[in-house]
Amino acid sequence: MTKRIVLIEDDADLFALLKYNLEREGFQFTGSQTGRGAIDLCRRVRPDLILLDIMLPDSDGLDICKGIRNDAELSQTPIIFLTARASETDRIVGLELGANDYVVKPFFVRELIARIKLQFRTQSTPSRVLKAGGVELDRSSCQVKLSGENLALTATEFRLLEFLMSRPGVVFSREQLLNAVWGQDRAITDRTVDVYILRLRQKIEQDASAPRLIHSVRGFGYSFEPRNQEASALQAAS
Amino acid sequence: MTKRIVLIEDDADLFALLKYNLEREGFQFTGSQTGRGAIDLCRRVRPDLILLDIMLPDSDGLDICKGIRNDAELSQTPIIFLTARASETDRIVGLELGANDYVVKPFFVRELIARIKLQFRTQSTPSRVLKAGGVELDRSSCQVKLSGENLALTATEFRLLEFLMSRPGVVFSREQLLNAVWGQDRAITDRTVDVYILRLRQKIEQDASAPRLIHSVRGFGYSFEPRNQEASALQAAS
DNA sequence: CGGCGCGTTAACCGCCCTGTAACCTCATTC
DNA sequence: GAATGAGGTTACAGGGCGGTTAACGCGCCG
Repeated sequence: MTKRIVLIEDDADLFALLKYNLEREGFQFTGSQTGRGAIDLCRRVRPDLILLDIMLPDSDGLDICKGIRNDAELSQTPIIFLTARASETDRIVGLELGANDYVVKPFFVRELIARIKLQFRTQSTPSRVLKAGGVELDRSSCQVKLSGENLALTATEFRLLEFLMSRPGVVFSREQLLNAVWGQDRAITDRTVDVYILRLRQKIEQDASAPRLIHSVRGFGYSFEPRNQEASALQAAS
Repeated sequence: MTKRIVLIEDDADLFALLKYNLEREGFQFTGSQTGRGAIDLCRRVRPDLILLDIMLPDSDGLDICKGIRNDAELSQTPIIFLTARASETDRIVGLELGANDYVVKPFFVRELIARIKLQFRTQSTPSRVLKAGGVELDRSSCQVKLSGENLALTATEFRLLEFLMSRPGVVFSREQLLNAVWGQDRAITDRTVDVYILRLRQKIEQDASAPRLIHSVRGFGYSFEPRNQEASALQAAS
């Protein structure tokens, strides 16, 4: 699958150079030469990686980074800083702020490309199998087992469960789930999600004795979490 | 959990410098100043990360890297290359060979430390958590804990507390709180805020012994602040 | 063509969250 | 100390929200 990359860089020459090389490498390129609106751009594009210049004329790259890390949908996206600042403290700040890598200008384009591929390599390693709360989901064979027994899930049910299980304990809104499972450009009601949650629950939480795995968080959405104890803060019995 | 790090570096000065700094950072340090036996050392130590000099007198760091990647037990261990070679192709080879990062000498020790920590930072824990005064608010799971105990908040209560806690000590008017929590285009009384403040207080400040967390500032609004002592400037004046 | 499974929507129900009104308390002011 | 007003507290009605069921449409396959 072709990866989407967003570049935020005000220097026109470097922008063009990187655009050319990234597209030549087969990446889907989107870019902006201003910092303003960078986060909105990312929200629209949903990139797989963000290249971020720290020194921008109209805003601070570090702030943009913070904004991305605080955005529920974008927070997991790898960020590589590009910057002319070579001083030690600046490097540290960048890395500690949540950047995944840091390249100091001037740099070799091929090295940047290598570091980009590195991000994709390291993040794709996590196991093809998700296990939690007696549920075992195999991404390769698209099979789900419940305490050893094979479950029959439909494609949509599988994708929904896969997404929920990929970040246990994180609450997703119906909107987010629709985006992740049904795709960006859909035209369906968010109530559809409810029905799928219901079906997943019927299959996954067959035993009434079994603890609840998919949690409703009123006013927010749903989360997958095998808990020993009780309910979310938002709905725990009064 | 304390992380184990193995360093393979022939330069005695650099070896000592890194040993000192890594131990000071609380890592469990093991090292070798020769390349021979490096893989055996790793097999014995099972490090969480390997620092590897490329230019070694008795063997090639690149070969060691290959050996590690081909070892069933070690293949997943992150490797950071240390090297004096600054040429472009050398950098690329290093990264493409399976290194997770690459630091060119001379480097800042603090940057190396930062890059090491980066490797350990699991991609899933940018911890979207606010903590203050015994209250722990997790934006991801929408959970709130009070001295360890899970609290049951409603969606509106949660958003209000989240907003207040995001800027501790700042006083917000009811108008501001309505805009932030209820949205710009609402049509509700500002007294509603008072009721929610009350409900939050009942849940957060259960113990009468507990210090006040949400402060009323007469004529202005409310603020969240875990204070040891008393009152805002406006009240203290009296 | 007819049956089946999947995806989606509509509709109903019950719960509890929500927002407001009303009353009470306390501080400030003169 | 009375008047005033701001904030604390209580109770309640309405509806938003999520669970659940049923039905419809579509594509697939024999």
